[in-house]
Amino acid sequence: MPELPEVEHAVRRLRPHVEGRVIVHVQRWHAATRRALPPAAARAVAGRRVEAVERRGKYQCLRLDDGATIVAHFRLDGDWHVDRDGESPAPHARAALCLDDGARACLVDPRAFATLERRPPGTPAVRGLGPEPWDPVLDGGGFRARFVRRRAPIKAVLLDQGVLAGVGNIYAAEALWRAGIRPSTPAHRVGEARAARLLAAVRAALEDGLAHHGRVFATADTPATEQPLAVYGRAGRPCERCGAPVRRTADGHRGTYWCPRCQR
DNA sequence: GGGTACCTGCGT
DNA sequence: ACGCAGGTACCC
Repeated sequence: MPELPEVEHAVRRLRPHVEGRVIVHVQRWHAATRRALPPAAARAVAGRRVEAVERRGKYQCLRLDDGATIVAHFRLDGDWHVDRDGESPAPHARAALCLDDGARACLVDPRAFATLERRPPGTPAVRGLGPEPWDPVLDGGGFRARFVRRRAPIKAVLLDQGVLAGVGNIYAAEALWRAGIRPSTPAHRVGEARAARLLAAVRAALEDGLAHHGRVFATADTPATEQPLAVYGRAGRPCERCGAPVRRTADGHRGTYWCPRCQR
């Protein structure tokens, strides 16, 4: 589920349950979460108050009152599910923060890829991330400067969290479609004007996602409540702008969706 | 950079 | 049975 819009929505839902609360203890139900949050880290987190919950890219940072941070990342499937301590955990619940009011924030994650880690006080919670897409000082020129020397396809550059934080496979495809840029275009050949258009397109695509809480559908029949996507997951169906069939190509194992007629 | 691994479930 | 899945970190 998680690209930036869904992570942002998850943070907004989680925040009222945990901000100001004390973590009584941590549950770890799966080997992957026990690895990411070993016993000493789980112990260190117990008894700490959560002062704030913040999103950075696709990471969620829970700032604790001792200066440590719990960093959560949903990877492909994660989500929060809040219930009550002592209930039988939801299917695929991998870990939980048990709070002093009896609530329990469960990390639910069928594929067990999601991570929950503790960063000790004084260490950066998240490293190597580029600017947030809405960073007010970021403009087309500044954006382009971050990839102007790179020969990789522009789509790979958009997925690079060090260039810009928070764009994943769906919104990379949608933004490139909105900007009319072919995903395979070498990044260094995206000039000033197209870079500016692309940044605006990324912002617009993500804003559209936020408006729909990151909930996305990619198949034929369209519940009006979910976000319509122009190209992602629509291989073979007509491009909304020009009617040409949307193509799916595979770089590596990951699908890339684009319109061969209006993305040049 | 590109390949692979980490996991599990789902649709075909 | 097989291919696919919205991410990231690791290896050359």
